[in-house]
Amino acid sequence: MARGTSGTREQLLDAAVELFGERGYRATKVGDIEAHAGFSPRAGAFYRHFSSKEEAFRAALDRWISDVADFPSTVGALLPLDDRRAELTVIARGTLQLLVRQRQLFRFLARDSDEFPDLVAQVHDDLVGRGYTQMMAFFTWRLGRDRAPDDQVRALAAIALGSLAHYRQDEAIYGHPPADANEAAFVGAWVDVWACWLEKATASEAGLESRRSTT
Amino acid sequence: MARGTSGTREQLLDAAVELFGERGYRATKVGDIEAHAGFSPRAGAFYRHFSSKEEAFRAALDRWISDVADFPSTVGALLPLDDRRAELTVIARGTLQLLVRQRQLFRFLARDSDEFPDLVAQVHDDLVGRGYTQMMAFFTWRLGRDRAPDDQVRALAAIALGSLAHYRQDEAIYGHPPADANEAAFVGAWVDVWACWLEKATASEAGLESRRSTT
DNA sequence: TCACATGGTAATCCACCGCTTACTAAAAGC
DNA sequence: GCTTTTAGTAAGCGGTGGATTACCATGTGA
Repeated sequence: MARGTSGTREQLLDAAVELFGERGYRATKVGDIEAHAGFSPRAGAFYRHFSSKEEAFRAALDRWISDVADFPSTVGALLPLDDRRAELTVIARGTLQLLVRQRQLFRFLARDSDEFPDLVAQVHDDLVGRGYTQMMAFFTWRLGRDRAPDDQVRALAAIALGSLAHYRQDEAIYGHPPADANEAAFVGAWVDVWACWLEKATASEAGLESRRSTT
Repeated sequence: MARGTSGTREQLLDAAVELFGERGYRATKVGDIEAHAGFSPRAGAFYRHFSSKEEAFRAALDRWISDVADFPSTVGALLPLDDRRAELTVIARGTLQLLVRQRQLFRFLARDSDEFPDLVAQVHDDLVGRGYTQMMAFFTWRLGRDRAPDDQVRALAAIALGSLAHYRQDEAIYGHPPADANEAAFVGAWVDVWACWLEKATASEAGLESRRSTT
């Protein structure tokens, strides 16, 4: 048996990842992890491979993050499309798909946030912030670099990505999506709204630079 | 001293509401509540007035809900305005303002949700669902009852209200808003987007009923 | 003044759970 | 075949925290 990668450690970590994701940090007992990995609960097998519950949790979090971190390349690589609505549809579906895999992370953030403030900051920097940056890049790209003040692009990204994220969050918390909107219709409306907005924003191509608070 | 409304019960409940809102159910100890209300911690004063920690929590939740439940009359009453952008601005600002007061409720929902599934359902029915209904009413009203299929209206409400809710949620979780968008710019962009959408949707007034998935 | 209800306190009970220690069986090294 | 390391188990320690019990101080009515 190889040193360090003792096999059972992975077994325990698998169980830990699953249970932490389902129940959160607090509600997952060390004995549960042992039992779920096939060992006798509260017997100490866990502590042969992890020095503390927290260490296992940080390992679980690392796995979640690396599971999800390849998002930009996955969806972003598909992006330059001719049809604007198709492009938006890819973004919406891709993001919603990603957010399914991120659900465990969200549960952690919402529940155990103030137990590990450093981890929250890490997740934000590694994933959330990156998502918004991606969405901002899309808007500046599509609007044209000149006609897009930073404030507005940030706000647009917050609305666009925020509404998608919120869809999955409501699902996670209440068991059904916001306004009980079915996913296909939700994506359709999202695409409609942004297609409409981009069309109008890029229509004033020739001039009208500061035409942003019309009556 | 009056029977039943023993004064100290209110005192304890005040403390409980505050601490539950800040720290959540689990992290708030009975002794903390007693201490925060001016009694000696872990001494039993709490149990003179509440039969259990859970009972106090349910009382705290009732207070939060009734604190926030008058929202529809507050913002909805201001609503029929001539200027469409002004109308949207009132909705956005009013909702964001409401969501500040709802922050404690959100913290509870995110953290202690699966400890009290019945309470989550209650909150959803009494508050969240009502909010979406309100937003849906706005869209059906503005779009015209005939040209607004239910699916689409639900999706629009989910996007519009969801993006606002998400703004406050990110603030609560990470300490700063999505994409670091400042609130004024966020409201401005939100109003822009929906004004644009409503304009286009109501422009095809005379005909073009099923013009909803154009290339 | 005495009986008694009210309301706060101290001390304690008990269940839970993270973590440790002592032990045992089996695999690895010589 | 002997020792040494590795890996799992049983038992238990120690701290936490919800809840209970016994107690006492005060205010009220007969």
